[in-house]
Amino acid sequence: MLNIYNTLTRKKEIFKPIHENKVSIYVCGMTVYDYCHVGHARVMVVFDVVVRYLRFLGFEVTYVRNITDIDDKIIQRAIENKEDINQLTARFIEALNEDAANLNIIPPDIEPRATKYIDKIIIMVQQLLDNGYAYVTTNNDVCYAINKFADYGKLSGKQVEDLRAGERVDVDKSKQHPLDFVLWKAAKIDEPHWQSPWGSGRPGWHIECSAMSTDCLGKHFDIHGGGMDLQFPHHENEIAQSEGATKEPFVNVWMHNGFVRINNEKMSKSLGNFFTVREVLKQYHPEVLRYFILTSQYRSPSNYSDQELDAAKQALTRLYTALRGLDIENLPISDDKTYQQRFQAAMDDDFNTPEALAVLFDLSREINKARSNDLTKAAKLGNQLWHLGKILGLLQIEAESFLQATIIEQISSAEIENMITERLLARKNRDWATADRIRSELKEQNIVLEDNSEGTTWRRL
RNA sequence: GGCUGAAUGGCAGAGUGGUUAUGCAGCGGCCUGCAAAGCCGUGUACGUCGGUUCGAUUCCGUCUUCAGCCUCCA
Repeated sequence: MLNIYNTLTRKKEIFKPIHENKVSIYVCGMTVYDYCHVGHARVMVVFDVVVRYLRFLGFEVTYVRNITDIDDKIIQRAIENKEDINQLTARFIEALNEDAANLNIIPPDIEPRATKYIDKIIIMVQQLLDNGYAYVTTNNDVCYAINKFADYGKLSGKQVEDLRAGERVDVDKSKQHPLDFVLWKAAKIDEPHWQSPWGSGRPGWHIECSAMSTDCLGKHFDIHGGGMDLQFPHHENEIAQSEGATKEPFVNVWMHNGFVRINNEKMSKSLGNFFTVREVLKQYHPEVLRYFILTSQYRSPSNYSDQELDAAKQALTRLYTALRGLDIENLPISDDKTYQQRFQAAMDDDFNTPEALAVLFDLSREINKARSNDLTKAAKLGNQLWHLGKILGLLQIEAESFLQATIIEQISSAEIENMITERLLARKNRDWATADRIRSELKEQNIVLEDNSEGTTWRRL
């Protein structure tokens, strides 16, 4: 029985979809004006695992992850770069897809873009005006009147009167309440704009998610996810917009993932303390980054550092080493269901990936024990490890190809093989001095040799 | 100021009202020509002060510290 922590109720609840066997899920994706950093990677990986697990459980999942391709930051960046705005967003959407593919993220079923939804956004703004939740300001902006929405604050647990509006940013005088937010923004001359009943303009930040999610998944759907920082105001505002416009409940379960931190501080663009995914992948295999993300439960903060990534690499090496050389494709999965049951119990508990990973390590130990005397058993267990790994999006490549992967330019595989052949000859002649010399030469190049009864295997450190 | 959440062994990170998380690192052993990998064994960890309890790291309260939201941010 799957339990999910729901931000709305602040507790774990047994998950029950609106329509039996079907799950509709919407996740706030990226605003495309820069490369993805590790924090974005976390959102993608976390919800990728959520969707993989839901599918594993047999649900028919419709997964929507949006792209916000019009907003203040994008406009500003285009001006800075002297770049056409569409060219800018196209460039970063392509980069986003590349990063996602590297991280073995299954593409969402629908990836709607804000600029393709202007008509539907305008309709929703009009509905909000008609329903009395919005007003046109003296600047010709359309604003949402939060005081009209009785439940405002229900997601983030905030009391409107307790908030320090204007503490850090000047309040726009044209607003009726300092926390009212823009639905439709009147355009300046040189900005991208679309025609609307309120003059030419563009959507405010929150409305596009309400319009896209409702259109793709219906007025009322199962799960809505995103980073912690979107809880307020973004998701709070989405609720106000969608429920104000449709007069129906919006979302059943709200899921929010924790931040990636650096030196105990949130990784963010504004602090400038971020690493982009592509930077990290210059140093580490993408699966190492994915594994690192899954070593923390998704709601907990996660601390990013080279040491952590090194540790992740070591751990993943252990799992792949267990899989190495096993003929898993040609043997059935093990009959022993205890590992799968433990794995599932962990995942059923609000996607507890660290505990699920612990099961994979126990399974690996079992494989390593079996491989010396019962290769068939080892391979069957290996098959199981591979299948469970798949739910986490891990362990799907050939073990050799992970263990021997070149990230930074190093000695070639052919050269290594040659030296190993040379060393095997020396060993045959019991010329240990030569054998050891070759081994330590390779060690200096970060190549580790492992002798066994069949010959010598190697891997890169 | 309001609201969230967190404090676990050398590091990372789960979990539990009484019994082994897991990974890395360390130590001892087996294996090995020697290694590496693997296997076996090995650590009086649960921020503070109180309370509840036969018993609390686990429940309740106090305090301390840290992080996040209340501007844009995943």
